[in-house]
Parts: sequence; structure tokens; C-alpha cells
Amino acid sequence: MGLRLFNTLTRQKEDFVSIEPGKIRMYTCGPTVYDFAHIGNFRAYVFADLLKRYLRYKGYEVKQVMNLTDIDDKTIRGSQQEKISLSEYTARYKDAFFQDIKALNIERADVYPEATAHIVDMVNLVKKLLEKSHAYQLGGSSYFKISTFPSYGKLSKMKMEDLKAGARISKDEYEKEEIGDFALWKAWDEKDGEVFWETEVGKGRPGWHIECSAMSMKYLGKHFDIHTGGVDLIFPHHENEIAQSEGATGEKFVNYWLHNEHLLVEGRKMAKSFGNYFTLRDILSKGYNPIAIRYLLLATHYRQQLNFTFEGLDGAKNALQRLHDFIDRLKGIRSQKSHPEVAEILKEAQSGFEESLDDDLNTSSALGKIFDLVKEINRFIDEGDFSSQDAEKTLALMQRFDSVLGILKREELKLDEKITELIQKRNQARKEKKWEEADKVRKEIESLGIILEDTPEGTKWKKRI
RNA sequence: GGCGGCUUAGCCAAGUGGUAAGGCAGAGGUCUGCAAAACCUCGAUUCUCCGGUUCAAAUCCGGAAGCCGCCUCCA
Repeated sequence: MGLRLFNTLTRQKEDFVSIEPGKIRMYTCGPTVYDFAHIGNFRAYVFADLLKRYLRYKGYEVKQVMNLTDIDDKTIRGSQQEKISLSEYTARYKDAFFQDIKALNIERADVYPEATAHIVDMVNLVKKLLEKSHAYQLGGSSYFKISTFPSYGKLSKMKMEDLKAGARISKDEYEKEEIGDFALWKAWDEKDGEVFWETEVGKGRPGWHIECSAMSMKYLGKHFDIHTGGVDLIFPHHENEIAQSEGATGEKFVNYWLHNEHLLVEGRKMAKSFGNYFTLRDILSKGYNPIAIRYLLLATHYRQQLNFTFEGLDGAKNALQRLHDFIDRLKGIRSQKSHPEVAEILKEAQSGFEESLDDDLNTSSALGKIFDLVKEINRFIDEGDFSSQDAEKTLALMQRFDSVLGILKREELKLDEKITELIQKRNQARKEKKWEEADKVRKEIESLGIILEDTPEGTKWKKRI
């Protein structure tokens, strides 16, 4: 069975077929760099990362582009408040974003185009839409005229007549001809201060949607395979991207639209505007390992809402610990007594893993298959029927799985002298059967974040996740 | 008001017609000086509720309740 993905365009799981055999071009809606991203934002990026990794696992060559929105109301406002330049302001959050995705073991996209570096491309696109009469100019701004694009609404399944008319028209959209028309280019306003570009379509700045059309087509071509983002982008953002892109090129824009559901907190969408959000930094400062967050995000199917709780995060951390312990255990196998069923069990685990992910990236099921494997192999090890060769094969498979999941890699860390001395001290005490003293030292070591395990092969240590 | 989605054990979560995966937490046991890790055993006669279809339903159909999201910046 091949890969099937749920396409928002058709609201169905479809067999995935790439435009160009063996190659995939995908675009992921990235962050607006006006603040630290919260973990709900990162759900979208972890999802895109998972998808990309699995496509590579399947043998595709993937080119991924992710935009950085560094020009919009929020970045302008933020920079003005701090009385620094827009680029100085956004640079801070770009850096933070890259630090955060690194912590979450999200692989970097191939290109991270910045909106401010692509004004020319956007202006050209606006010009083309004006030429083709898909757009009009009013008061120095340019708007897309949705009545010229009959299939408008095909992604979100919304009919423009049904939209609540007139409810919330912000001031700068005042002059639009139709309520659903949207800004491609916004005329300069006093509030924009120093932020503007003098262009062929006037003095001002780009609308939000145009950057994704311009930059995705620039790096991926007019027609590419996959576009991802959160469900909140379906309307109006992605709907508008389709209108702009297909209006300009006359060709199909994207084959597969994939959207991840929201992360909730206390039953509500995690959002800056609700004030119920946690940044990655917030959580790391409480002592959590970022990979535990990655695990948590991966453990629920991407199209299912996920209610974030610290209880859930603790559970994720413990589950992750179990996998890490398993890896450590495999690395320590020295027996030569092989188990006849290992090959078969590894094969089953692999096919189970692949079938799960082929089914629209069912990570919950895939993790279930991995834990089934862990349990069976652990039993073999307990029974003494497991050789170092078996362990190597199992490790290789786990590494293969991890090329998709990205949760097993850890920093090699060395014990500092102090802890090494304490371990020696404790072992001396144990030798002399001074159990009380040994336990006291063990507690001291634990308070430093190191857990000891006494095994027949000697005392082992590990770092608490 | 329009549109879409969700509801499975204490928590998380698979499962879309064939008789409830998996993880965390908890209890008991094996092992251990004690722990830890690992293993074994235990937990939903039941899948929000009410009807219906079927030999068979968590899964299909109809209805109800609760919750979430989009329609405005948003992952």
C-alpha cells in the first residue's frame, strides 16, 4: 500500500502521487516573527517535519520552502513600540525561531524566504493580477476581486454569500468593492511610519496573502505538490493564495493541501489573543526536555485536536524515557545466543510502522507498533535469548524509525568528576554493605539529575529526561 | 446565522461492520541489599446518550446532548 494523505481540497484521503516521479515540492506556512512562537505554532512545524521526513523515508527527494513573515501589522507595531528598525526587531524572533526548531529536532527547510526580501516578486504578481483584471486599485491599495474567480471558496467550502456581511471591516479595507475582496497591496498609512516600499503599484506594503503565493511559486514553480499549515489558515489565507496564484497563472497551484488541527489549552485553542499560550521557552524553563514536547505533539494524529496539559507532557516524557532505556539496553547486549524469531518480529514491526504512516501519517498507531516491538524484544532479552547481532539489527531498525520521528537522538554527555567520585564512593559503600550510606549517596546523585541502576554488569547511570 | 470537526478506561490515544492496539499513571508479583530498569498479572461486558439497519455496530443511518474550530489577525 502506498501513502495516502487527507486532502483538504477534497476532504478525503487520497493516494499520493507526486508531479515529478521521485521528487516532491512542498511549502509550509511559517511564522510571523513578531514574538516567540508558542507550542501550538510548533505543532504545525513538527507536523510538516514529520511529513517531510516520512516522504524522505519513502525514498522521495523533497524540497521544502517555509516563509518567514517579517512584515505585517504586528511586526510594524512591535518595532515602533521598541523604537528600533523593523529588521532589527524581526531578526530577534527569527533567531529565536531557529533556536526553537533546533531544540525540537525539526529539520531545516531548504529555503526560508523572508517577505521583505521578496517585495519585487510580490509587486510583479500584483501587476499581473491587475493586468488580468483579477484585481483593482482603490485609494493606492490593490485588491483581489473575488467575483472574477468563480471557484473561490473551493478549499474552505464556503460560499461568499453566506459570510456574515459587514460584521468586521477594518478601516484600511474600507474602500473595497466587495466584502470578500482582499488586499494584495496596502497603501502607506501614517501608522506604518518608516515602513514602506515605493513600487510600481504604489507606496505601501504587501498584504499578507501575497507573500506566500509569490514566494512559493518563485522557489517551487507555479504548480507544486504539497502545501501545509494550520486549519485556521484554510480561510481566508489559503483560499486567497489559491485565488491569487491560479488567477495569475491560469494553472493549478497545489495538488495536496494538508492542515493540522489546533493545540488546545483548557479546552480552547492556544492563541496569543486568548493569553492561554506557552512558548517553548516557558516549558523548557520548567525543566522539560524539548524532545518530550516533540513526542507529545507526535503522539496524537495531526488532524485531531490535542489538549495540552502538564499531566500529558509528563506522560510523554515517561514514554520517551522508556524508548531511550530500550536503546541503551540494546547497546549493552553482549550475548551471542540468538533468537530465531527476531528477524520475523523486526519485519512485522517495520511493516506495521509503514502501514500506519502510509495511512495519512497515523503516528499514534505507528508508536503503538514500536512499543509492541519494545515489549517483545525486552522479553527476549530477559529470557537470555538475544544476541549482540540481534541487538544491532534492532537498533538499526529503531534508527530507521527515528529518521521519521526524530525522538531518540540524545547528546552524548560525560559525567563530571564530582559524580564519578560519588559513584565510586557509593560502590565502595556497597562493597562494604554499608547500605544506608550507599542509598544516601545515590540520593545525592539523583538530586544532580543522574539516575543509577545496579545491574549484573555493574552500575549504570543515565540522565533524567 | 452559515460551514466544518470532535466525544473510546484516572490521563493520553489507535481502531470506520466481525466481537476493544499501545503509552502514561495505579495495584500485586518476579528480579534486587534496597532501588531502578525489565518482565508477568490486574483495569472499558463496553466505546456521550436514544432509536434504527444488520446474523453481527465504537464503526453504517436518524435524532439528542456536550465540546472545539473557521467565517476577523491566527499554526
